[in-house]
Amino acid sequence: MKFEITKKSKKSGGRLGVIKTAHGELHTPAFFPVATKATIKTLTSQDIKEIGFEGILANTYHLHLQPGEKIVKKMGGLHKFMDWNGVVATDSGGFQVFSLGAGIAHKTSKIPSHNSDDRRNCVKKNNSGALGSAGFVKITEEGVYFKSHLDGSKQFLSPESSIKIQQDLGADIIFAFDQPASPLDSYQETENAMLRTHRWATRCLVANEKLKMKNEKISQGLFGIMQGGKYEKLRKQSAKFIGEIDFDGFGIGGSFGSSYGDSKTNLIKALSWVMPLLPQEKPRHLLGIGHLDDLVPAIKAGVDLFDCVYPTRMARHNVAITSLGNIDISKTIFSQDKKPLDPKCTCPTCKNYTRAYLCHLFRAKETTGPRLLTYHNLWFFKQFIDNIRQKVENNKI
RNA sequence: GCGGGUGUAGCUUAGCCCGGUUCAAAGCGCCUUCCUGUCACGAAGGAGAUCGCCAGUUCGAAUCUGGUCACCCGCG
Repeated sequence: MKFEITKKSKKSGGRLGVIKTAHGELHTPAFFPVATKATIKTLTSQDIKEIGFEGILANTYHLHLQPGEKIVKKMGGLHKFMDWNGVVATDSGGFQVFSLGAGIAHKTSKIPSHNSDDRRNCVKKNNSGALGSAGFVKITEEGVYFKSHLDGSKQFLSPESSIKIQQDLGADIIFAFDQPASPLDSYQETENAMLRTHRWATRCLVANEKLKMKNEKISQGLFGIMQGGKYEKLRKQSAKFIGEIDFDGFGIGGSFGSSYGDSKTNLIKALSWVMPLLPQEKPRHLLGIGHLDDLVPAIKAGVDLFDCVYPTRMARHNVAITSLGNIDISKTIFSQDKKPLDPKCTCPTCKNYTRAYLCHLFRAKETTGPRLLTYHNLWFFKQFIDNIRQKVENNKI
């Protein structure tokens, strides 16, 4: 994997670039649609190509549990497996171990706190201080023990195993195995998670080098991940530490979810602390972001890559992201609306179908509804990002 | 005409036999809000029924009794 910056904005920290991989080029800033289990839910790889995306992001955690990286490898790797000839990135599983392994059993998608009293969004701390009220997640220096959300079986992931799995999956861009902190965590807990993430980062790099030496064909890029939560000192410390390691790129981690009030300002502040400390010539990936209004400030701050379930998940939950704002297409007011979803959009969904039809599909729980809306939302995101890229090109941003 | 059954939120029903913290519950539908390194087809709230109608028994009835109306099933 190679990264080349082709343009720097004169007006901000925004830049254009191209990532070259064994599976084609990726023009940045770019947004990865999320293909957790080797599919963008409801769409085909051909759809994604048609929409124009050059890369997608799949997930180590999910694919390790099902079908298992051995099968994917046997089937020729993720690209061949899912008939996708563009770029594939895989998340390391660090985040999912915490958000799913521990959180899902408590009906929350948020990272549980280590100690908070907020029982709506977290799980209790057990005696050993690890996450999980029933031992769902146990962190050791070696790695993390957790229970599969599929069958409850005991699982283990470490920096080394995560890297190995990601190599077996055959992604072009892989991420270091990290320990995210919850926004509810104290300074001390956030620092501990960050320090462990740093130690694990080094191990990930070593593991990756070892595997590369065994197989020279491997050309994956490895991204290190920074943590530090909402604390300026920690964020800067993490950026400095991770930034000095010879990774191919960097991921900005943590949870900036909207459940925590001032997440927007937290996000922008965190970027302002971290960006100046990272090597300019390497790509930066803002993990798990974002909403449309997160993209512009992040790109101005110098972010090159994004991934987020937002457009695809919202589509499955009735919401179209349009030039008019978010539209819940299942609402009664659209049941006899002959207009297209978004009058300004040129996607097949908007060109061919009425709001009334889409409304009906959702009410009738027909799977074509989520499909048409997912297609539209991703199309909209693609246009949106292309537009920003154009503005950076013209020094307007 | 006779016998039997049913009638509770927009819909489908629970409760009725052993009347009073169920004068009201659930699912669906409806309305609102939410979803940011994904648990596909979700989460959280909310509105909505004087329990067919009338009368009685009782301190008290959706729950018991009588009448009445509507619908359903048998027999004529």
